[in-house]
Amino acid sequence: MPQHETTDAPESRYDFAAIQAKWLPVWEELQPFRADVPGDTRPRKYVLDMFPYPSGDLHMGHAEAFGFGDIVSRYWRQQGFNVLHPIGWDSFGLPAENAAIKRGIDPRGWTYDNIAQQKRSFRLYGPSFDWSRELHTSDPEYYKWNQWLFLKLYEKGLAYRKDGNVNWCPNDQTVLANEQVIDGHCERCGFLVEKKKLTQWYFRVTDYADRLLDDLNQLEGAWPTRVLTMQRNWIGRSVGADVRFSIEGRDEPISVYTTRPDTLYGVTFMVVAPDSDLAAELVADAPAGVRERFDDYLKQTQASTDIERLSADREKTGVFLERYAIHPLSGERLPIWAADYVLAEYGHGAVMAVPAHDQRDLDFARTFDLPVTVVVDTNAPVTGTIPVIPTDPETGEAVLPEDLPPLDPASTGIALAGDGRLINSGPFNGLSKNNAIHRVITALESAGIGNAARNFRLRDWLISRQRYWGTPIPIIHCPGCGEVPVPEDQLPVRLPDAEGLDLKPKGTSPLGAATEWATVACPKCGGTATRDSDTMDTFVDSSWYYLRYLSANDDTQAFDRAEAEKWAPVDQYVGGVEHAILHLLYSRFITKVLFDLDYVSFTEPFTSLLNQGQVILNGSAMSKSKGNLVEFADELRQHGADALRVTLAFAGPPEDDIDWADVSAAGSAKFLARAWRLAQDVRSSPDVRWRDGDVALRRQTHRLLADAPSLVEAFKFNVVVARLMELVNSTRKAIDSGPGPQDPAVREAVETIALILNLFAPYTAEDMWETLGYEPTIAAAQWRKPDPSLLVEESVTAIVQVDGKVRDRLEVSPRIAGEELESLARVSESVRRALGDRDVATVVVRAPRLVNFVTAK
RNA sequence: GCCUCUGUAGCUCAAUGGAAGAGCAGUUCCGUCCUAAGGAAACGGUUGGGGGUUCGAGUCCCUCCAGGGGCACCA
Repeated sequence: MPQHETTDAPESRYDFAAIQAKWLPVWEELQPFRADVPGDTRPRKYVLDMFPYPSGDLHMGHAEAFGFGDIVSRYWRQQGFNVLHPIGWDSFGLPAENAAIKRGIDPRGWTYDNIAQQKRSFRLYGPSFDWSRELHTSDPEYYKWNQWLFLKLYEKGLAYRKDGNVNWCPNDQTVLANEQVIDGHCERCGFLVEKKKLTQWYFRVTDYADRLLDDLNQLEGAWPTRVLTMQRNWIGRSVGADVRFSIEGRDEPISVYTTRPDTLYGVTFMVVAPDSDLAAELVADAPAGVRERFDDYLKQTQASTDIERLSADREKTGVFLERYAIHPLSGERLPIWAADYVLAEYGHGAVMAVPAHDQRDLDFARTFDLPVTVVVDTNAPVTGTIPVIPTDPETGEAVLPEDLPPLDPASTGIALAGDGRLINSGPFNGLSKNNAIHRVITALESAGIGNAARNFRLRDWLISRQRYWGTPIPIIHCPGCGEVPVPEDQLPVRLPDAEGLDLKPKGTSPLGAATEWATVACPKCGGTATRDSDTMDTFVDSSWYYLRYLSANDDTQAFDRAEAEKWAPVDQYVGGVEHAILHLLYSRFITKVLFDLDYVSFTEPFTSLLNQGQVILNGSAMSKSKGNLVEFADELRQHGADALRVTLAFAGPPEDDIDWADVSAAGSAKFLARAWRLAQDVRSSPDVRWRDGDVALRRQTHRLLADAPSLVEAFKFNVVVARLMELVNSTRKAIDSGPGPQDPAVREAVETIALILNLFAPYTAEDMWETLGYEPTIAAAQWRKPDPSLLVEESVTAIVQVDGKVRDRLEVSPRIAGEELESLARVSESVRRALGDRDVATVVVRAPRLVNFVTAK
């Protein structure tokens, strides 16, 4: 085998630091990632990474997420698209404020220092950002439009203030939205959340509940199923009916919501939430003993945290109120109880209890010895309207309902939630569950005592925060005129300087203490009035920032409609799954509002979503307190930006977590060095004719060209890197012990490697590109199309089986006809031997890959 | 408890129902004054277990086991 000499000079050592230092200034000069070049007629793509919160320097999580966004972004650019890939800073928020309090400084300074640091790291890491659109949500130029957005919602009646029991984080000293409470704890700091009665600002998300749910169908396949499920669960639509029950000694009936109106005849008691107004009213005239027991119980309920209340397998508790409701159809007297398993905020804060068919009601009935009436015979199951006879799983024989053991929830303790035929239900006897639901609703409606109804788990979005470092709410409270919106031409309402303000959390916003700032003339009557002192949830800022990038430097409007038409919605969004509900739900909501206000022409902000996993170490999340941090800056210094990016891309599917203990940045660096050396070893000029090259290597190159686009588009970055490694290995072989470094196929392979490698390792790729004789920048070079003639094999190996066992292999044309392949297989000596004297019963032919002779038994 | 996703070589992952593969790591050898880069070779599998459908199953169905994620008094 011929041995070829390759370059061995000192400059052939791969030095990532030198390569970074060489190309960074060139890219800054060329600015290849500006997306607003006039006259550009290429089709557009908008690739967006969730913008970072500037909490310090970048960390490995950033490296991973922005690495993935950059792969996609560079890919589309090399596929001929005009790609917008902006970057900005989610720079309002609590960490800055807490740091400021701790150190006695201004949150502004802390924030912008961090941004400067992260920016330096980012530039070195080399993502293909369009820096000309950089934004900071904490700039008045940004939050002015946040306030504008608030006013638009206010005008539409979608922003309102109300009294309510709100979630309160005692550590952060501010209220939280429902979405920001995870298992009863503050999403940010982990403190146990308390309930507090406060007047707060809300956005009316519930008005959009149906659309937020139904439009998820549009995203099927383009968003991770997991996220779609979480959103659906969170919105939590249920369908059923409202039923009105009259109450002895009360004029007004009470309404309850149920998803099982078919079980109406099974109601044996009623339950109201102890902390509801209804409970207080029902107990008002009760005997002193009852009132006392109720008051004790209410106190106990309010003292328990959501955590305790939410644990499903807790003993049922409650108090009989010595009041009675009347069953609307049977006229029976139903005792009314107060129990904390009924929530005041959901439905009407009261339920009709059907212990036979609802587990919670059954648990309660068994605890307090209340009657249980079965109204659905689940031994007679139905599908649709057709009765199904159950069969014995062993014998397959039909089992008649009367043969089955009697089902008695009162003794088994298991509620019968399934389908069946109605019994003990007067005119509805014999109906299936679904039929009965419709018939009962119709009956209720015609009797005027009920109607079809729906309910949502979703609550309105609480947006006020009692903290300083956020967007001031642009409302003025006037003793004469009430709530008065700040006129648009007076925006922004700027934050006062933090200097002189006591930022320490004390339950009310520090802005209220800035007397000079807060005292203002009422825009309506001119009298003395005060500004609203709360700031907005920072999730308001991030709900529409993707639109601001399109007009980042426009000081006349939040965003330009024409720009939005051009670029939005976002084609590819990349970010962590921790935002599966919060940010994505809010952003979807605001987008729909903007659609209704005719500011945009689409209803979903993010067409496709990629959720990257986390970077972990030895199986657990990295944290400062555990001391198991992998520092981005250290890794960058040690291995370089490209090796870091390749490592993260190669570690596995992007949505999986990456355990840093399982991967090897040094291995990635070795691979990059091998790729880079290939370019040094190429011994042909750029104008060489590829078709004269070695066919085997060319085939492999073109197979990769053919496969890589769909792999990238399916986010199988790790597979692309593995395929690149294979091609690098083959090319090395071709140089050292194959056709040699002057073969055109070698140049073609190395150029292909450089072009694809640019997605993962832009510095290395750029340097290879120069070595190969091209001008910068490789980022602007286009991917090549595979040559179809090189994708078709000249011959393929057909397998010949006898009864599924491989007996022979045939080299045949890929276009061979089935008949020909079969006759070739028939004459095979080893097939004859395997067949012996048995008869062939069937022949399975799948040309050109397989023939299978199946013998008769 | 309910829903859902995933189990393939030591690790990370491939494989339109048609021959179980790749990269990395590890092993051995070559190379080298030494070290490293580099090169060569072989090793590595009951595709989580069991059952079924099929001429043929990693792939489809059922079931069990293990792990991840989500939901969990929302009437």
